[in-house]
Amino acid sequence: MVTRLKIGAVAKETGVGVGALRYYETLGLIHSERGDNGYRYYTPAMVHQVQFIKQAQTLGFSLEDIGDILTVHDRGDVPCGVVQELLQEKIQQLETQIREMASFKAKLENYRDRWATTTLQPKPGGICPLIETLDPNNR
Amino acid sequence: MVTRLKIGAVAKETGVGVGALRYYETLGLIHSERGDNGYRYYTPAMVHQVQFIKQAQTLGFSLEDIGDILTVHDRGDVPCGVVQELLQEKIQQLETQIREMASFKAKLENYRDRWATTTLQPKPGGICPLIETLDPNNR
DNA sequence: CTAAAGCCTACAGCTAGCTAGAGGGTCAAG
DNA sequence: CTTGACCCTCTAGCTAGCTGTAGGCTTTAG
Repeated sequence: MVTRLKIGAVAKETGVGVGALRYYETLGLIHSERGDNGYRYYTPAMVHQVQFIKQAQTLGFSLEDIGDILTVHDRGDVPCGVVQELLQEKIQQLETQIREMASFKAKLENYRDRWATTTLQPKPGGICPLIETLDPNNR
Repeated sequence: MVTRLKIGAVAKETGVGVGALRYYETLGLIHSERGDNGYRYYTPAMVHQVQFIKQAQTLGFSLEDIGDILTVHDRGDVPCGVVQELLQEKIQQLETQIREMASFKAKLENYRDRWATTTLQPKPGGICPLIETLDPNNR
């Protein structure tokens, strides 16, 4: 006799909403058996899998990433290698983003400091000379 | 005789798509007069205003921010003060985001390095021990 | 005069990960 | 037996800034 949980019980145990669980199913991240009443029934292993999904999300993995991991698992393989690759990818993406944001921030600070000593009266037909005197090709 | 431009001419002069111009109008960022044929007609000042919008976007301003700036301008005031405040806000938001991303990255690197020396075999019923041994309260 | 290009409105779609609601069937406790 | 909690599907909505499409006028070049 196997324990069978209805979706609300899974939601309560995992803290993931009922709607989110159904959404995960449309993405193929979790599976359920249907009763004659149309209800979804879950095994304890699926509860664990939902907890796994939650944990993986705290690492910044997208549901698509997590789907890839679970696909490997469903094939019967150990997905730790994939996890490590994805993690390294995330780290590099973060590094790139941080670098880009820092240089963008430096640009804005540059403007801010330059503008601290600038005329604030618009030319005729102008709106704000600060923005209007930007280099048109800085993009 | 005032120059009146049709939307396609404005698009060509500014590099902003026709659809985007119509969208800006729904947001109240630009204005046009309608001819008897229903066409939008623009003044050269509006062309300048679209260029202003583009420039402001390169500073990371949202269309909503830009709307606030233009509202001040439309009132007849000089919006440079608002621009400077918004810029300072963006800089601070960037700083916060960069700090958060850097600490998140450090966390991921921490995991990566710890995992380099960890067993990669799942427990019975497990998926990947790397993720499963995360602190459940680290969020 | 005709055909192509341009203009109009209105709506759908894109990203990501859901949440909320309508409308209706099922189940469990008292 | 009733009532309330739970389950189902399907659809829309959220953020932001657009792009693309359908269906239908208007203008312009040849």
